[in-house]
Amino acid sequence: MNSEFVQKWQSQVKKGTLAFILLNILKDNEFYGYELMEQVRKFTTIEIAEGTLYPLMNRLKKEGLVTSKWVEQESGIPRKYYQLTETGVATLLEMRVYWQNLETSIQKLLK
Amino acid sequence: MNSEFVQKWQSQVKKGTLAFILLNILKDNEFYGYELMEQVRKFTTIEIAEGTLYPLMNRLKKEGLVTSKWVEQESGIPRKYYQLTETGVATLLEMRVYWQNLETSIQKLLK
DNA sequence: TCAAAATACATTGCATTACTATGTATTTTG
DNA sequence: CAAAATACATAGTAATGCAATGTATTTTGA
Repeated sequence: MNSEFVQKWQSQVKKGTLAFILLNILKDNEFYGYELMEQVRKFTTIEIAEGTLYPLMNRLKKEGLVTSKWVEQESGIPRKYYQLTETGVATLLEMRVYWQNLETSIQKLLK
Repeated sequence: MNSEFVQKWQSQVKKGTLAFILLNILKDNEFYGYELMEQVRKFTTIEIAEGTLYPLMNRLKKEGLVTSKWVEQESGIPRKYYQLTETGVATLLEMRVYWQNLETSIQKLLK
């Protein structure tokens, strides 16, 4: 079970999927990085590494899909909160259409 | 519509997804390369390039998920037919489980 | 008490894979 | 008879997940 091929495949499936999942998570709430990893683990079967999340969030920021702000804590390390921009919301909607079309196709193939 | 970000994202989504789709297509029938591209275009919204398909099929073959055989034509260029191996079938079943779990998670996020 | 685990951020370099461009050759179509 | 379609293939580039590594603070459990 879970042969090397399947493991590598799962890693490839994450390319693209992770960005889509994160934008969906950020649609209704803002979250900080560590919290985003928890959300992904809570809502999906996906394992997300720190070395994946932080560069990804920086890309999304650079692309103008999210913004971020530092929030000081009364104790502990400051947190960087991310939120969707208007562009991010519009982009997410386009992505959803593509995803749903793809998914419909795949479900047909699974029968 | 279809901004540069979305286009690049769609390309990333294909990583992994394409292998999954092709294995599913080959589950019940054998097909040759060009025919596989037609099947993908017919059943999905995905555009697949020749430079994507042939290296991908070679990988799947190298991994032992498919075998291939040349079939001479009465006229025209010989065709290379691909079929799933037992390993390929077993691997596909593992992939389906992963995909369905992922998809269930994503559908929850879409609400 | 104090070491380990958890929280919280981040970067570097490697491995993998889709895609463009390019190449060869045959057959069909307008 | 030229263009498009059919049919295979490869080299090089771009993009991204991930392990490894680093810093720093707080909580937990033995």
